[in-house]
Amino acid sequence: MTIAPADLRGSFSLPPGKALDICHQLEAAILQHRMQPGMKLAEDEVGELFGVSRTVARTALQALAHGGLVTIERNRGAFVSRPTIREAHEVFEARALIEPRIARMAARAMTPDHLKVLQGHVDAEHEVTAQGDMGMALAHSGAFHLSIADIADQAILTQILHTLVSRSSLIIALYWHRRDTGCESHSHHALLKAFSVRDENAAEEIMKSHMVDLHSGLDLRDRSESHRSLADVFAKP
Amino acid sequence: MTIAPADLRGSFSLPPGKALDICHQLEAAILQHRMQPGMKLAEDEVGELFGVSRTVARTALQALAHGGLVTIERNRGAFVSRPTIREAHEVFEARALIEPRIARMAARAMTPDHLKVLQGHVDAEHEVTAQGDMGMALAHSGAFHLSIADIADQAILTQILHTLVSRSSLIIALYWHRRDTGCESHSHHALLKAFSVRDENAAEEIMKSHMVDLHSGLDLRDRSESHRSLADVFAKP
DNA sequence: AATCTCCATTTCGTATACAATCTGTAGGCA
DNA sequence: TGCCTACAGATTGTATACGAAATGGAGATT
Repeated sequence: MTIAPADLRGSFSLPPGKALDICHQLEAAILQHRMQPGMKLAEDEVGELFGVSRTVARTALQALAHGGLVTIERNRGAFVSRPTIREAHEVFEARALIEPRIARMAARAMTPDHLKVLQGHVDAEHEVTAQGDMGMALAHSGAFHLSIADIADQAILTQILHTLVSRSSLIIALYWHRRDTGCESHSHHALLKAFSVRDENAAEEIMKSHMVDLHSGLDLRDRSESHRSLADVFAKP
Repeated sequence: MTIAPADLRGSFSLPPGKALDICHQLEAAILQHRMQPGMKLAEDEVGELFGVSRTVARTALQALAHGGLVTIERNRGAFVSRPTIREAHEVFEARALIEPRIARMAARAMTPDHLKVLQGHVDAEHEVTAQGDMGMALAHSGAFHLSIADIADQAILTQILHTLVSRSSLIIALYWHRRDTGCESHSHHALLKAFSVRDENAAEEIMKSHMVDLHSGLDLRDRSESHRSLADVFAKP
């Protein structure tokens, strides 16, 4: 494996260049859970790490902020986002709305070559899971979902889904609770099967229930330890 | 009327500051069709216009680029986006997927105060339409749709819809063909009526057909005059 | 000992300077 | 005349410098 396994390019509205590269590298690191939500991303640090000035680092961080992966606070800097429980629900509700439709369109457009790509993601996910690298497994799982959108050939929905999948990774880092292994692979296999016979209805239905599964695999109870903002804490009910 | 009628804030992931203000002003100008798709937005010009340096202007333009309103080409600069026919279809297909759901959720959450806000947008749209200011009318129409998302109280879908509505404005500038006035107001009134009795099913259905109407009001035939990229023109079939 | 104030440090916000790239035009050459 | 080349202008890409804001700690005060 050479570069990024979660090869999720195409969703940053930046012209090609150093800033875009940094975006991709930071995104991969976040998606693979090599950076925790809440972690500080100082401009100087990022710039030095990638051998560019603060100007370029800043551009990259702002681009990531637009995707929701990073949060920028004025005069305080950039941090890996910490999605709230509320956001977590909304992200998976949005995915539950969008992805079944995407699955249907992908099933319609599916070719043997497309199937091979999807199979590759599932295999890779299995492999790294066997090695215990859950971060990488999650990245491959995300790539699987995004490849489906690619196949559906709807650029705008793909771009939207890209941000949702990225955020999902943060949400899982914070709230994933189900400990049973192979959490998703069954659904992914079932999807592959539906795709292989181009069964649009099955693909849509399987994706829909897959989304419900994912959502219910989170522990989104309102543990008071979660750092709500001061304004939230003192908001009148 | 004081500031922006299309008061569509909240969708730029920038900390408050000058750059964000510039974003809002440029967005309003584009949404009201005071700037045509394809128009150049030079950094110097924008900076001078708003009394800031290129740095800040650049930040604003990049933020707009992430929303799809502006396209940045490396070493060439920023331009008001010119959505392709393909993108136009995709935008309205995405809206057709998302907005009926939003309408349903909004109907569930509707209160008398919310209704007043929506009624205000419709009234404002009528007023400026009567004055012949179609750009402003379009901006109010967009604000109506976004207010519905606000009422549905789904921040993520609202943000997604914001970008879609903005792009719709560009698409309409390029491709709107139906000349009959009152193009949308009937649908908007029907929606208001459904909302006023909190009829979720009706709201969803009306919104769905409203989306079909909008989509079909565009002339998306492949007129060869449209400036396709050279690569597209000479792509082998 | 606890608290307040002030200052030093760090980090970001903004402006400016210089380098790189592209575009258009004028001049030279076949 | 037609075409290629080279230069000049304009615009963006990147780096750096300086100012502003927030943080953290040392010292003074009660």
